[in-house]
Amino acid sequence: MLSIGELSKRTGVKVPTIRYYEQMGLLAAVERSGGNQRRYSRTDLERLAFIRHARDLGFEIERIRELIALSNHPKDACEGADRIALAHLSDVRDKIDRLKKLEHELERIVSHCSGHTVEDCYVIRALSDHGLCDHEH
Amino acid sequence: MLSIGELSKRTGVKVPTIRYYEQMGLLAAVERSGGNQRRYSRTDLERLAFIRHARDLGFEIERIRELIALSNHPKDACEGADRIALAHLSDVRDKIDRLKKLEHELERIVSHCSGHTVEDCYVIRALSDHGLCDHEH
DNA sequence: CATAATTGCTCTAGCCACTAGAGGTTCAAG
DNA sequence: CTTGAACCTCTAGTGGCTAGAGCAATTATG
Repeated sequence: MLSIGELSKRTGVKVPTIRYYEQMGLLAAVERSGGNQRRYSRTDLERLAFIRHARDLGFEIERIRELIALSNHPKDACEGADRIALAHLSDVRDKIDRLKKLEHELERIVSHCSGHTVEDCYVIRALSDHGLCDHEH
Repeated sequence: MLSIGELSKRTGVKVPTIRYYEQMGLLAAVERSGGNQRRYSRTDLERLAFIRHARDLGFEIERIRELIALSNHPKDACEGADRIALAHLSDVRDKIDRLKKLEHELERIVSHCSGHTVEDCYVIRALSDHGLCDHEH
């Protein structure tokens, strides 16, 4: 049985975050010591590692809740898990696309800035005047 | 003079967001009608367009505050504005890099999923077992 | 075994950039 | 003059934590 601090060290999830996940219902309320301190089993550690891994991959708490529910019904098709992962992948790709457009616009703006005073500064001017932009955003 | 609703239509910034920007000090507190309703001038509209444009490019409120301060001192060097824009560009690039790693990891996970039940599902297994991953994250 | 340091507990509030809603007032059209 | 849309302020909620107060339990040291 691990204390919350030991669990934290082993998973890399901070102590308040572990308590937060419990509050959010991702981790079940766990056994307590005589003095009301949480005691975690190996199973709890594995579930937390699962959560952490999913968070690292950018899944939302709500999606993780769904993934846990699916993993608890091993006879169900894994269609659900696939769908969640593919939807997330699509979100990630959308974000990348949007950020790349920003990147190019910002590159263009800073590369044009050759003035030494704000009057000439392309950064400020570009922000003031949308007409100086290449595309919509 | 424009009402807040007209200003909203012309800039594409929602009414509560305009009030929020005023509260945050990006827009100065503005003239009011007899009945305490906000009335905006062309100058106010231009400033709001500036703010909107900067937000669209992903600048934080605090950075926009700084950019406005710089644009109000046209004799100062535009070094500051350049620095803010370059720092933001660097943030955007970092985000893109991180998202691309996620993208590849997710692609790998979903492409390996050929099982029909959760027991075989690579999505669930990959999340349970970090050892199945290619690199650190 | 006493004490001190560390770790744990709960509860509340803060972060960012809005968004939603309640409950009331003002304005413009007909 | 009435109706209905738009406006006002204020509070609370979003997501995923993080920080801090004020206290209790556990562990390490003398």
